[in-house]
Order: sequence, then structure tokens, then C-alpha cells
Amino acid sequence: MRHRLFDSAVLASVKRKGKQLALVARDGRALLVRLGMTGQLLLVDSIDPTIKHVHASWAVRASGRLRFLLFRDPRRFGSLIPCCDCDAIDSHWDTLGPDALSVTAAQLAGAAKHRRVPLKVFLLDQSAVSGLGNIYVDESLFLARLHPRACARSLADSEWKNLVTCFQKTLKKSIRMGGSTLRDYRTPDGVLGRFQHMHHVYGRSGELCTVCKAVVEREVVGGRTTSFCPMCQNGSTNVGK
DNA sequence: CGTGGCCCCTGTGGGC
DNA sequence: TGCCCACAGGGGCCAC
Repeated sequence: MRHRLFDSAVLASVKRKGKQLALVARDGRALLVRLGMTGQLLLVDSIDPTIKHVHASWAVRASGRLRFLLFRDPRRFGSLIPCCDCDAIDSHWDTLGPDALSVTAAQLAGAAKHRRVPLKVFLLDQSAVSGLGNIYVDESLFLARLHPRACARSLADSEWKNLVTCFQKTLKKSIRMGGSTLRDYRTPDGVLGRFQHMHHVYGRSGELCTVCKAVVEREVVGGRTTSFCPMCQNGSTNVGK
């Protein structure tokens, strides 16, 4: 079933917290966008009816030029959530921790104080810090030389500081390189990411560590495939504490 | 509170 | 070539 909604709005701003986007109209209404695993926002010159899994599309006029914004999502794990005003966005975003690019080590240390969960689970959860997914948690823990199963509350202040530095560096570098294209990911203009070529551990289990040449291991942590270097990330003293 | 196992879906790649 | 299985950038829910 195709729906046509002849409602229009003037896009005033785009906001983001963690992995969620908000397209905010001048009248205050907003559309919250979560991409899930395979969701894409694409800006195209014309509608190509052979592209599959396009669940929503908008005609977009910018400086006299007509283009189309598409929401495409093969696996349909993403979602579009209409919000009537900014308060509605905030109520969705209140459950998210501070964004990964602005969170402080002190905030993380505070949130982890009584948490006995594995560090990886703590970082993926989105309630202490928002914006880190499976790739960037694994890559950041490698850089910080922390074991994914280290107990969240066991980190020293200096380790939190280092970890924050590591994931912010990782995210900024990936953004500069257009993200990680494993399969579906594209920038809104359809360009492939290049950061996947820089991964140290993600997707490299069985290969040699780029630093110490140990074999990169693969385990399931918190239900997610996890890659790490057993030598560089030898946090055995903190595991389970 | 923490953990593990489902579930939501489609597509792809490997083994036979 | 086809069939079956495992697995994939996320996240919610439920039983234990």
C-alpha cells in the first residue's frame, strides 16, 4: 500500500543524540529517525522505482532544486517516530545517556559506580552514554587496552579518562572517513564509508593484532559478537570484579 | 540487578 | 543450481 500525505513543512534544523536523529520543522513538529542496522536516509535527484525497501519518501526543495529524501531499510529494524513538539523529542531522549562526543569521564565513572556488568555491555546500553555501537565499542576498547569483559565498576578514573579519549578519537576519525561500510551503510549521497579499512579488531577475528601480532579473538559478550586482542586487552585482573 | 534467549526482518555467503 | 545454516552496524522484552 502506497500512502500519499500532502502535508508539508519547512525543515528548520536537524538534531541528534546518540544514534537518533530529529528532523525539526519550523512549526515545532519533528520526525525522530532511528536507522537500526540497515536503515538509510538518502538524498536523491529522482525516484528510482527499482530500489527496494523504501518505506517513506519526501519531496525536498532547497534553493530552487527539487530532490527526494528516502528512508530505506531492508531489515526494518529502524523506525520513524512523529513528534508534535520538542518536548516529545526530549521525552524520547531522556532515557539516553549523554552523547558520546560530549560525555565526560566523571559522568561515566558515576554511572558505572555500582554496575557489575561487563564494560562492553555498559557502553552498548545507551543509558550511560549514547552513540556507541558494536563496531565502535570494540575498536575503542582495543585502543584503550581494556578487556570487553572487565567489570564496569572496576575502572579507575584514569582508565575512564583514557577510554573517553579513545572513543571520541575513534568516532571523529570514522566520521571524517565517512563511516564503516560493512554492507549497507552509505552517506546520504550514496558514498561508501572508508573507516572499515582502519578497523583494528572488529571483523578481524582469527587475523593478527595490528600491534602485537597475537591472534584476534572472537567471543559473544552481552549477546553481541565481540573481537579483541587477548594480549593488548589483557584486563584479566578486572574481569568479573 | 544481571544474564541469556528469544523476537522483530532481509540478504548474503559458505558448505554440501 | 538449489537448499540449509549461520550471521549481520540495533534494540525490546521476558523468564530465571
